[in-house]
Amino acid sequence: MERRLLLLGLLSQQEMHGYQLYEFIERDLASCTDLKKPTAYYLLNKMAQEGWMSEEQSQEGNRPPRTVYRLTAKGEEAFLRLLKDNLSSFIPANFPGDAGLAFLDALEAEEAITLLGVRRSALVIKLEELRSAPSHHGSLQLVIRHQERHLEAELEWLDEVIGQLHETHENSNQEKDYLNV
Amino acid sequence: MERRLLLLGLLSQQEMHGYQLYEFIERDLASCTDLKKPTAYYLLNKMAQEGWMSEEQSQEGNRPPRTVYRLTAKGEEAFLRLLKDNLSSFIPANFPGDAGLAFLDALEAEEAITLLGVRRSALVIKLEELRSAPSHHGSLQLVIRHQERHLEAELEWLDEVIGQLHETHENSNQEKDYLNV
DNA sequence: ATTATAATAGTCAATATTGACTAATCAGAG
DNA sequence: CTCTGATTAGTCAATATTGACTATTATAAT
Repeated sequence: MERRLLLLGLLSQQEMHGYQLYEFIERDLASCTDLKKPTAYYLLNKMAQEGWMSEEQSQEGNRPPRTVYRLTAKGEEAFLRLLKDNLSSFIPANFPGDAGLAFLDALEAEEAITLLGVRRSALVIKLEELRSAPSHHGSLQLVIRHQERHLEAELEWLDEVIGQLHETHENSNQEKDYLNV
Repeated sequence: MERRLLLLGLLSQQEMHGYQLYEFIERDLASCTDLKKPTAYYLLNKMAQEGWMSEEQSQEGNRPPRTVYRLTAKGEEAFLRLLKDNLSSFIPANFPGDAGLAFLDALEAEEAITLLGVRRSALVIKLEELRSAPSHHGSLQLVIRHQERHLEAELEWLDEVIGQLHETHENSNQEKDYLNV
């Protein structure tokens, strides 16, 4: 439902056309959901059919024609309902990166350390990007800050995991040394 | 890809039938992904067609017949490839709960506080469940600990947001008092 | 012994999502 | 002025996901 909520929320502030909605969500609300273009159009179409918003063709200058969406009263209601639902429930996030961690012992500690090092670099870059990004206003700033918090927690945790791997790796080295003597 | 990785990873440890795989992921790996039963069967079928695993019918006692999956050499390869891919990349989590936060100002502070209070309770319950859950072994424990870390960060952040809302609410009360005098 | 409820093991039609495309316009380099 | 690559605005067929169902077996309660 959060994809619908995002579209409704943006439209509750001002009418917009499809591409504009999609771009804004991809750029500024990527931490909420991963919304692809065809999905955005699909949902807009669907919600228009459900009477939540009206579609209107518009042509500005020589630009290609655009479909502009505007919330109806029914859509405004739906928005508030979805908003309250969302705020009052806790939907735990999924961490796709955990799938790999769950099978970490299928690899040797040394390789795991290397791979997680690469992951760490990517994470650090994301964090820096976020911190140096132009600050948004109001509630959007809230969302950015939330993302930042979780990235920080992620980095701390990842360093712990890598640290533990180093320990086990050294132990196995000691074992090998022992066996070789 | 993380759904495939989870199925492959479990099968790399021991052969299993579809329902068993689905159950295990739902129970113990819910923090990685939200895998529904039909999706599990779909993916197993698909990966079998791709030659990553073999399907074998088996009947134990009077139990309904089950399809048991076993990794092939090709599947083992695919598993290691997906595993390395996963470990070496950072895929940021999506927080569907942020969709509501992004439009928090559409509601009055008082109502927002109430709704987020409900969310907070749900979060606290999840945290307690997690902490009192039987501890897993090895890498699974790693995943649990990761989830715990993020829930803790979430609670801290949520309390900050609620705190800020209280401030703005009191300010608006003061304003009202001032206007009423 | 019988009924109700939960658990097991799936399937299927409907819905949602996406990669890869089209087609027009604009901005800058030469 | 014209070619190239980026941006805008969207579509479509293929793929992935899911709610709601079936059918059997175990388990507990009366």
